[in-house]
Parts: sequence; C-alpha cells; structure tokens
Amino acid sequence: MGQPQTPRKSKVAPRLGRDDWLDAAFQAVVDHGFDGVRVLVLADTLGVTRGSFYWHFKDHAELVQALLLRWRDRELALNQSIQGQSHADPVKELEALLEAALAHAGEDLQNMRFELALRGLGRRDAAVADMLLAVDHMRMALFENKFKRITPDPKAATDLASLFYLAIVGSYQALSRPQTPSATKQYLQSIISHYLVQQQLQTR
Amino acid sequence: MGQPQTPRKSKVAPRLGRDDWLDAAFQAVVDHGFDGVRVLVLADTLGVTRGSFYWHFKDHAELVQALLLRWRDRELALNQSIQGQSHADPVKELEALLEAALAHAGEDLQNMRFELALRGLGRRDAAVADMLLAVDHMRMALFENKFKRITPDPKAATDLASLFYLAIVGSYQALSRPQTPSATKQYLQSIISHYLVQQQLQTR
DNA sequence: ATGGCACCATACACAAATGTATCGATAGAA
DNA sequence: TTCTATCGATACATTTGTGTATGGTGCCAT
Repeated sequence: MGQPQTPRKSKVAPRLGRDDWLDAAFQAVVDHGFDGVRVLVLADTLGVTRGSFYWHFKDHAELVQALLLRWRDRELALNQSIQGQSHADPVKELEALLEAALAHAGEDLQNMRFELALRGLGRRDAAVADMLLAVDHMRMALFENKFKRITPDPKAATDLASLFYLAIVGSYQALSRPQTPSATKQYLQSIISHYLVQQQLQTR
Repeated sequence: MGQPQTPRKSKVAPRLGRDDWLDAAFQAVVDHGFDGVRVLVLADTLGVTRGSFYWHFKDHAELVQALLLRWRDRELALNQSIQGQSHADPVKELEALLEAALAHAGEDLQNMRFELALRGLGRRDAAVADMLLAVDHMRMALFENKFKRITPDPKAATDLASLFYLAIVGSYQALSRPQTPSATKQYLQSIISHYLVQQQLQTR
C-alpha cells in the first residue's frame, strides 16, 4: 500500500501512467457501467485533457480491453492464493471460502459492482462471456472441492456447490432480503450447519 | 395472441401506437441494455422517423418510465395469478412455482435479459432500485409460503426461500454450470428432494 | 367533399463524444 | 547546458444522438 514502483514526487502535477487511466476507468464502470466509460469524462476527473489519453492508449477499445485483462489476471491470482490455504477441518475450510468469496465484494462493494457490470457486458460480447465462463468454472471448482470433503455423495457436492455459488452471485444482484454480504454469509452458513446436522443424522 | 384491440389492417403502413414503441424499446433493452435505447435507432427498426416518437412521447425519459411501469404491472399480475393456483400437495406446489419462475425467463430468455438489464439500471437509479426491491420481496414471499408448508422450522423456510430465490437470480446471471433454465430447475429440484428425504429421516 | 385529427416527415439547432494532427512543456541523460 | 523522449494541451473534423418547429398526408365523420 505504499508508493508505486515508479517513485513519484506525490506533490503536484503527477504525470499519469497507464494504470492511472485504468483505475479511473474501473471507477467509472463501478459508478455508471461500461457504457459510462467516456474518455473525456475520465480526462476531467484526472485533471488532464484527452491528449494524454491518446498517448497511453490507441483508442477507447484498447482501454476497455486492458481493463478486462487486468481484472482477469487479478482474479486468477486471487483464486490461486485461496487454493493454497487449507486447514485440517474441511468445514472450517468451506466457511473460510465463503468468507473470502463474500469479502471479495469489496470495501464499498466496488468489486461487486464491477463484476456485475462486467456480466452485463458479457451478455453482449461473446469474448467477455467466455472470460466470465472461465472464471466462473474456476471458482465453482473451488466450492465443489470443499463440499466433496464434507459430503460423501459426489452429486450432492456438485449440486450444493452450484447452489451456493449461484446464490452468492444472486445475492450480488438482488440485494433484497440479505442486504449485505455479511448477512448473506450468515444465512449461507446456517444452511450449511443445517445440512451438516442432517447429514450426520442420516449417516448415523 | 390475436390482433390487438385496435383492429389494424395488418398489411402495410401500419400506423404506430404507443405500445409499438414500447415493444421496440423492450427489445433494445434485451439486446443492448438500457443505455442502448436510442430514439433514432428505434425509429429505424420501426421504419419511421423520430417525428413519430415525439408525437407519442414527451421525451426519452417518458419512454423509459412507461417501459418500467409496464414491466412492473405485468409482474404484479403474474404474481397474483400464480398465487391463485394451489394444489393439495405442497411439494407439487413448490415444484410448480419453480417451474413457473424459470419458465418466466422467456422463450428466447428475453424476459431474463430484460430483468438483468433492469437490475443494472437499479444500481444507478434509486427509484428503479425501490421498484425491484418490491418485486423481489413479493416473489420471495411466494417461495417462503411454499416452504413453510413443507418444513416445520420457520427459520429454515425463510433461509431456504432466500437461497432458492437468489440461486435463481444467480442462475440468470452466471449461466456457467447450469446453462439453461431447465438444467437449473433440475438440480434445484434434486436439492429439494434431497432435503425432503433428510427432513423425513429427521422427523421420523 | 372537406375539415379536422392523428400520425409522420423534414429541417434545424444543439450537445456530447471520438479520433487526429500539431505544437508545447518538462524532466532526465548526454 | 542542451537534446530528446515522454507526456499533455489545443484545435479541428466527424459521428451520433436529442429536442423542437413546422409542414405534409391519409382517414373518418359530418
């Protein structure tokens, strides 16, 4: 959380880099969706003119493309780091995954809003849809692995993984009943424990 | 599914009405989102000029507003009609509700796509968000009632209703694993039956 | 038939956004 | 110090979209 690699004077007139534009574009997506990513608006918020933009990027499409790739790379990295940590207790592990998945929504729900906007874009753009599909599979596999360590029935594990993952995505979308990620987490966990109790009763 | 109330010659030069513009706007939302609702594009697809539009509507905002209200009214009506039908068997009833909810996605997933776009709009517009909230509560209550007739635990009924409703919304969003509504229905039902079996084992 | 209403076309003014071309400024290396 | 690569400003051309004003046309009842 310190200075970027290129040490900047951090006082005034901070010459912009490619990442600064990407950050601004990210925020624009969060606030107004991908259709709200306007070059001259970004220029305004960054305090420069569009002349700067067309030095860093070929055109508007390249900006969006770069933003997409950055998101995917970060998502991949995050997934791998989560895959790394494993506890002895599989239930603890699942709960940790739930925790991570819902915390990933972001401080001010920015990541969540970005991802929703991204899914909106994916409905009109096949390439984006493919990218999302890959990420979804990646994350769903994570859930499936955890559930497989809990229940003996492999089909049940797959179904439960699907159900939970979709419920999380759905909770992003329809924030009606559980209005916060933490509330969502609580009732998801309650379902888990409920399920586990019955599981034990059944196998006993 | 016949002729509209105003009997039209159905041959050529069919003078347009307010609903024709709303239909075109609906399709535009399905295809390109709310930001893709452009008056002159609609005029093009309808084969007229914008002169027509500004006779039927005051401005662009009124078109969107009318589209929103039409959606809400239809949604309310649909909900009430579903609320009417009730079978003796509560499980059958729940399955019928699932069936209806997922069939509501629409022939070519048009209703689904529209609703997703609508939720995207709701993230930027408080009034739209409120409207969605009301509809979500309405539909969730439907689920909750069904579950309450199945399980004795009221908290479990609420949690399950939330889980299922959010999973349905999520399946709209992330069509990764279950790629079609029918596939979604199948594994949701599998979860139900799984749950019911355990429920019986527990209460026995 | 003809007057009037409902519906649409045409033309204009305006705004917002993209992209290009050109010139200016500035910091760091030579 | 001066040169140069990097970054930004300015001005222009073009596209796309909205909204308004005004005129045109077919159809129905009187």
